[in-house]
Amino acid sequence: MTVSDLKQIINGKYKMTRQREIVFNSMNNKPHLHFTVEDILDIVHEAHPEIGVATIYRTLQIFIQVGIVQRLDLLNRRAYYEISEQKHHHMICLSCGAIVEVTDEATEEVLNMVKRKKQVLNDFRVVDCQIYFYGYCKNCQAIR
Amino acid sequence: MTVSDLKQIINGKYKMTRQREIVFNSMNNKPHLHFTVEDILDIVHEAHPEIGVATIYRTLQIFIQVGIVQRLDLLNRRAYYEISEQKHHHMICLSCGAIVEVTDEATEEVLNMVKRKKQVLNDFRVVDCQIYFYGYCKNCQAIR
DNA sequence: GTGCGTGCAAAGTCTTTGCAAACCG
DNA sequence: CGGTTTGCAAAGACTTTGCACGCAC
Repeated sequence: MTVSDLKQIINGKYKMTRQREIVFNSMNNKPHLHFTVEDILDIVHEAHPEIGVATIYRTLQIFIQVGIVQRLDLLNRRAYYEISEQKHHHMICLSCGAIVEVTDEATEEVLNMVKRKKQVLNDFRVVDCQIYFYGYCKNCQAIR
Repeated sequence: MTVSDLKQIINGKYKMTRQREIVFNSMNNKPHLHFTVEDILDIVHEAHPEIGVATIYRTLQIFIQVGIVQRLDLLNRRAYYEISEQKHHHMICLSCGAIVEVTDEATEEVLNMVKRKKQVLNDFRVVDCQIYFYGYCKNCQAIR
């Protein structure tokens, strides 16, 4: 996703500001995919120390609202944010907390499985599905 | 699950106290299955107003550690707790926040699906899987 | 120019911690 | 009786909010 994609998505609803572009780039340019607010702040502050936390939070809310960012709530009090390009799920290491992405191939099948349970479908209209896998990453397996 | 089950599970590792039994009962006796700490405190305070929040938090941590309670982190800053009798997943209403249980019939299949992806398995040893469905409950569908 | 967006600091919400007293085994 | 556990209040971590100023459109 590029900055001009961002502008297109945001505009109309919100103004495109310097800060929003900076936050977007901080998340978009890094291979490290899941960011806490602190992570983002650190990256942003390297070049732009004047930007405040509140701006990060407010920007993330907007990005979530327009659908370019997804928020993860893991077994942890702090939220993680990621740019949501394509559907995927997450594996969380119970030992070190590492988060690994799993590309989506399960959702469709799971959703169908749920739909087969007629009464669930009648009561609840499902629009999305998130799967979290818990286990141990390669590194932590080696240590044990 | 009964109080004597609880005693068996807890003893050895921890003492069985009046407060722990009260917290357990508050969660076990109610049809309302997902509790915030505030929910639990309200129920507990009906008969035992002297019990403090810290006790609830510490008790829940122990219950989680021994495996009788599961913590849910939803799209929301506050944690939910539930007595985990049998494996199940959750549907969350994006409109009103209602949480509905979905009995498990998906996990096995999902885990197998993941295991088929050899490289994932090699890197990560999966021990559990939680599925969250997001959508709209019957009530909120009607309102719209 | 107007109103949305920002930075700062203060306030808010949920959770954890320190400590003396109380309690379980 | 000795080490856990509790209740209280204070501290901590993360997030939100109020307000005056600044900037995008």
